[in-house]
Amino acid sequence: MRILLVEDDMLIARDVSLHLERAGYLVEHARMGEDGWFLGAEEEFAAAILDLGLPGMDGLSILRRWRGAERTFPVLILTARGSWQERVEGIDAGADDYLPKPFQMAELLARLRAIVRRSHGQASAVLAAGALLLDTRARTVTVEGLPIDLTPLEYRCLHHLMLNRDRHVTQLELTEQLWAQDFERESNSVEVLIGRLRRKLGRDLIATKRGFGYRIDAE
Amino acid sequence: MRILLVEDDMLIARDVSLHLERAGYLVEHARMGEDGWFLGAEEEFAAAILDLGLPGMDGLSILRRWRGAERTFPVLILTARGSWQERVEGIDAGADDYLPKPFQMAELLARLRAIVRRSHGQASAVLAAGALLLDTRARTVTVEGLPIDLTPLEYRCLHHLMLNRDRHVTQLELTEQLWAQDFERESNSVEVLIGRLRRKLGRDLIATKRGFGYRIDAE
DNA sequence: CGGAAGATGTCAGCGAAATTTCAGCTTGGA
DNA sequence: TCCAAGCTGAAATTTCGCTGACATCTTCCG
Repeated sequence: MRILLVEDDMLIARDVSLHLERAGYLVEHARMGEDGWFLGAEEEFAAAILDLGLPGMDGLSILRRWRGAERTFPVLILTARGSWQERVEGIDAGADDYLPKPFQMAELLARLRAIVRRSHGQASAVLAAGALLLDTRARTVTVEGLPIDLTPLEYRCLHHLMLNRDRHVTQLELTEQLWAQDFERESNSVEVLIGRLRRKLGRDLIATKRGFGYRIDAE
Repeated sequence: MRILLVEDDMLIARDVSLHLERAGYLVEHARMGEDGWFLGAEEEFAAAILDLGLPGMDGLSILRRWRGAERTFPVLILTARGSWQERVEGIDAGADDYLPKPFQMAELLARLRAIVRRSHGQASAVLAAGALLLDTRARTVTVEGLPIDLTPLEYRCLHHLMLNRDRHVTQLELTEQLWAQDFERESNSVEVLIGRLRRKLGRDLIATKRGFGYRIDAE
């Protein structure tokens, strides 16, 4: 399986390449943004791993151009820890998942497998849970085929819940994901946000487990 | 969850310990570099918090020695603000994350959680005892495949018992583990808690040995 | 610019779930 | 047998999450 790795830090790139190859992937490595963009635009890959802090053309521009040119392979972005703007913009630009640096190789591999699996068989990466569909490319959400109009914050929240459908997501974790700029937050914005999502999506799609967090309830 | 704190400043150490314990961690504190190194080399921890500006053996040496000796628990280093070289050296020496001083306690907790989570990769660590399974990532419990609905306190209690399946756990130890602060042992909350767990899990899964405490009975 | 519409944040009160307390009961072991 | 350790159901208390109403912040367009 062919993977495109766009990363300027040679240490990280070598480390990642090594592990990916050991796991049976074929890795093409581009060091500069332009090279990465070109490769992704011209050739076929099962997935791309894209560092956002690149010299030359930056990662977000690359991603937007790929998506603009109908390149639909799944993209995993690497962001600096705490760089929440990047993460947000990345998701908006059509990334399928993100991983903050520094990361554990096992986690990179797991997430890569996940996005590849998701993209397999379907042209676009659509996260599904019962009647709920979230299309990460088109950035649209439907319930039983009806389009649902979500605000950016609501969309990111739902996206994170869908990415972690198999477990409960705590309020604290959601806070970190959605408002990473300040860790201290004594308000009930998460609860309000969940409430608004429920009103739009249907009362039962998001289940609460007191003390453990929220979880998409896929029936 | 057991955390090793290596920090010479008693004020910071006490503050950090307090907050960690309140958050449910069990903290071992070493004041001098040598002690910290020894503890980390000999015992098991879920993570370590390491101050780089230590008297005696300095933090980086400790970290390098641990890593040289295959000690793989995640390490969060505390550095003086702006000490750029230290950070780079720390990461090179095998640290998982760094936090510049002074820091907000909430951020320390968040980063600690993050490195512990990462160190487990995405893989779920499942504790098993006979027909009882406890998934630490999803925070779910099943008996003979049937999901069991536990409250946060019940879950933490069971988790601790499962982690110490090979011995009896006294009421006092459970009290310290679950309520951290010195808690007046005038109430029977532990007994009530065990009672509720038994009702949910099955009468025989938790055995009592009078005067010695409780223990998971894995048949 | 000014104002409207949309998005997000804050607050207070409520209800339900989780936890603690209590009183009386059971049981293991000297 | 006796008694303290442990058990249990129910009541009391505390905490957590939900909600509607409103405040504030953004964006966009005439």
